[in-house]
Amino acid sequence: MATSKTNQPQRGVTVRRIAEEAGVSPTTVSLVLNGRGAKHRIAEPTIARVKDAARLLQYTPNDLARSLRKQSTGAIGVVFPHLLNDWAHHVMAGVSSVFDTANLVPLIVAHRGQLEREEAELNMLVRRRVDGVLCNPTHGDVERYRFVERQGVPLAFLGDAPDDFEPPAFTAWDPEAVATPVRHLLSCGASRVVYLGFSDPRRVTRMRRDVFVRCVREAGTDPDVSLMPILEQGQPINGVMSELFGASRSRPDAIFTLYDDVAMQAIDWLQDHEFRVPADVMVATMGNSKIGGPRGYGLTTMRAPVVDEGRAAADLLLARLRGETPPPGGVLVAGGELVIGRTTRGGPA
Amino acid sequence: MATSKTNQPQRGVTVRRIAEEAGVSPTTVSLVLNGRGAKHRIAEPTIARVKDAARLLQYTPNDLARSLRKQSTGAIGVVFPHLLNDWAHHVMAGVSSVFDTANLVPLIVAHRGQLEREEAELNMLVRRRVDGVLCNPTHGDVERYRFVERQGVPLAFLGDAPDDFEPPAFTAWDPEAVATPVRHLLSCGASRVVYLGFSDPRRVTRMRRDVFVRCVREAGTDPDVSLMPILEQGQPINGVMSELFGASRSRPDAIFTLYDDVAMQAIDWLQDHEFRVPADVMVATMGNSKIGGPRGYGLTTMRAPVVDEGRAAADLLLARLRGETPPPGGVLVAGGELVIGRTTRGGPA
DNA sequence: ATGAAAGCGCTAACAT
DNA sequence: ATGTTAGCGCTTTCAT
Repeated sequence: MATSKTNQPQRGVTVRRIAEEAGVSPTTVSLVLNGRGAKHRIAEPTIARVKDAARLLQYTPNDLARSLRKQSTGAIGVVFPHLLNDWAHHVMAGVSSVFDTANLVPLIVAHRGQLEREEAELNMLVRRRVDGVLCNPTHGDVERYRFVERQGVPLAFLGDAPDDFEPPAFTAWDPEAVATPVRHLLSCGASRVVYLGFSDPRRVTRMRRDVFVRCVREAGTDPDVSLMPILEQGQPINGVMSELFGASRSRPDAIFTLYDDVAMQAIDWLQDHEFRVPADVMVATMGNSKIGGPRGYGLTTMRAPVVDEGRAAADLLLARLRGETPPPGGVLVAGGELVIGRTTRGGPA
Repeated sequence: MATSKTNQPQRGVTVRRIAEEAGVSPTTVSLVLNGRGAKHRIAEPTIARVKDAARLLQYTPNDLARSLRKQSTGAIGVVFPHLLNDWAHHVMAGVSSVFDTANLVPLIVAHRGQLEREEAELNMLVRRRVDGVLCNPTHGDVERYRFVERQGVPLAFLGDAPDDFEPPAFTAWDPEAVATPVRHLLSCGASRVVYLGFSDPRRVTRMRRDVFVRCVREAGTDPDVSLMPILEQGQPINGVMSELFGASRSRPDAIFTLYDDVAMQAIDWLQDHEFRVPADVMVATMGNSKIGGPRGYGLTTMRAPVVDEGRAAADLLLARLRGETPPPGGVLVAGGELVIGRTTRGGPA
């Protein structure tokens, strides 16, 4: 066959093919199909011919070639640790609403808490030259995140941020939100409130703990470090619970947790060990999983503005793509509402 | 500056740059970095020099260029309607386990049930030249799916398949699974069982209904079409429930639903209307959301083998990529287990 | 108003 | 054992 020297597969319809069909040059085709025909004063009939040919041949542009040439893919990697509890779904609702207006497409990846996988996914996204990355950070060494930035791909964190990371591009639910459920517990008569947060050195995680401590102080109590045990993400909390509730004297009378799956674990443990919730121990938390809701555990919980968080994170990344410098303190999303469930009792008049 | 004619940005480190650094040609660099150095008998010291240079310059291959040249991206689009109820999470566990071994990476997209968005996402994936698409199909016109195949991108369906679609590449949980909960209801004494499935013409959806009908027949009852109302996905079921339970005579005594969110809606309605579950009406369903589980609604449910479904779907797509023809009847995944909850009573001795 | 040519970064065929 | 060259499909500059 009369074919080129190399034996490349020649699957698709290309601009060149359309150009031949319409009797014009590839340049013209490109111009027309990108809607810049009018601007370049391409004759109306030419435009029509090109468009017809494209339609006829079922032309589908090759975005690999396009991106390679334009040095931009219009894709944003969105990295989640998991797709559980509807969380990613609602985050993406916010994210997509922003990306839609900016003609960006999100490519979602989930690493299920495996560090090597997270690193591999980030790597993959960079190699595919996404224009940016949105990421809910896990803790541990930050080299994998630095790598992304070093390769010239803007990274914005969602939900928290590694400590000491430059640039400080992160959005998170305002840690002040912690105050509402904690104060609620105190106003319901709790005097020894356990704090079940995580103790890794992520920025917002730390700030939340600080807010908790402040609330306890405000109530006239000295914060008790034995009530703030060290919790590792993904670890069962049984050990910690035994220690807290094992001693017969000075037992806690309330638990505050940062995530409702932790609250549910705590409740399971308490009930297994004959503690009544909320009679003996009250529980309040942050989050809004269905299973935590009224038909499930009936948690008293601060419901997070998840969609807004997604939107804010996407906005922040967009700003970075425009070259703006992110605010040093991060972008804190206000909002959320306290939902009083069956795990706290009474309350102020 | 002494630069090329065009004013392209020249951000990254390229093979050429490494070639210069190591004093070899781009070919050699490519060979070495793709681990084919030994095979091509590149000298050890040369290999070392190239690798060192790559490391030194923090080289990150450009997969756009690579994919363009190789006419293959190693990426698979995975299309979900939503990321709710942990479903996508578990599906992806299965999918990833297969893709990992085949060096493919999944790019997840979610269209939240919006048809235009689904179409746009599929389009996007094709333009980015994914090597294949895995998709949980929604119903409606199938043109958007045909388009994918027509562009030469193999498509495999997960969970169900449009009717009359060629090729018949789909995997789904074996519809026979429907028999277990339905028979359970019947063996618990139900005689008028409502079927709340969907009535769109997807293949597995139809097959499930057939299994239901067969089970009812087996029990010696004639299937009653008034007990199989037409349900549209995403629509609230209040109207249907009113009709079913409004008439005072010959009320249903049990409900079988295909998805546990429908079961939960039904239960909510029943309780709002003073029907007791399971005393007046039993409910059984398929699915395994946390909120449907023992801590939530306590549904009697057939728990789906979701991870296996993901694995099977990925396997099927891989087979297609190898050029194999998918089995005409689809790939049916056996498994699942009946979990007896609080929404059915008694049961056989 | 349209076309020719270069080049994005990579790999493969074909030298040598 | 390594280099030269072409080309994947597109956009862009520059020329006409």
